[in-house]
Amino acid sequence: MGLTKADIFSKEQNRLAMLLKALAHPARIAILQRIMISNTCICGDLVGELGLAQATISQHLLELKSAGLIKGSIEGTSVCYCIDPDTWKVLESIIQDFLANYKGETVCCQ
Amino acid sequence: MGLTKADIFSKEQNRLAMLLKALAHPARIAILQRIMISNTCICGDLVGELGLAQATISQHLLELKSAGLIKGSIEGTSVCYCIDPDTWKVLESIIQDFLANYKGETVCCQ
DNA sequence: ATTATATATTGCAATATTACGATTGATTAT
DNA sequence: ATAATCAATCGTAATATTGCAATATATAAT
Repeated sequence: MGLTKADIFSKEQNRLAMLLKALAHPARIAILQRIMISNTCICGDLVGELGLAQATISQHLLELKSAGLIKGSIEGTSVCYCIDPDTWKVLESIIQDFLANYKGETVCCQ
Repeated sequence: MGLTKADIFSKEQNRLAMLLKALAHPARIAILQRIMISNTCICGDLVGELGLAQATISQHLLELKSAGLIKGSIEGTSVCYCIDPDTWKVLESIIQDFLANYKGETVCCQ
C-alpha cells in the first residue's frame, strides 16, 4: 500500500520515526552538516556546493523545515536557514532515550 | 527518478543516511525497542504484539537485518533476533558525531 | 509419512520519494 | 519600469516503500 499504519504505534514511536526519516537522506545530512559547521545561518550557498539541482535542494530544505529541524528567514533576495534549536533538543533527547534502551551484548543467539 | 544520487556524497554521509533510513519506521522502532527491552534475543513473539501481518513484520526484520542492525539465528522452528552489537556501536558513534556538530543557538536568522 | 507451527518469499496494489526542467513569485539593482 | 537574481512551486518520470494474501520452506511433533 505504501501507507504507514501510524495509528497502531505510540506517539513517541511515530515522532522518532518521522524525525529520523527527515534525516535519512545523504543530501539532507549534508545540508544539516553544512549549516551546523558554519555555526550560523546559511543563505543560498547550498546550490552549487552539493551536486543537485536547485529544485531538488529546495525540496530537501522543505522536508527538513516540515520536520521542524530547520527554519528559514528571508534575507533580501535569498533565504537563510538555521537549525531550529527547540526541535533539535527534542531530537537529541529522544535519540538518546532510544539508544539508551540497549543494555549491551547478550549471551543468547550464539 | 526515485533514485538517490549516492555518488555525490561521502561514504560517511551515505552510511549514516542508510542506517537512519533503516530506523525510520515506527514498526522498526517498535521491533528494536522490543528486542532491547527484553535484553535478550526474541523468538517469534513479534507477530501478534504489533498489529501488522506476519509477512509485513518479516519484511521489516529483513530490512533491519540488511542494514546490519540485528542478526537472527534459527532456534528450532522459530528464529531468534538480537541487536548486532558491532553495527550498533557504529550507529551510536556516528549519530553522536553527527549531533556533536551542533554548537548551540546562533544569533542570526532573527 | 503426516500434520502442525513458524518464518520467508512472491506477487501485487497503493502510495511515497527522488530528481529535475520549466515556470512563477519576490526582491534588488539599474 | 526593466532586468537580474534567488528560491519556491508545478508537473512529470523513475524508482522505492508499505502492507498483505497466498504460497513456499523448514523444523518439530505425532
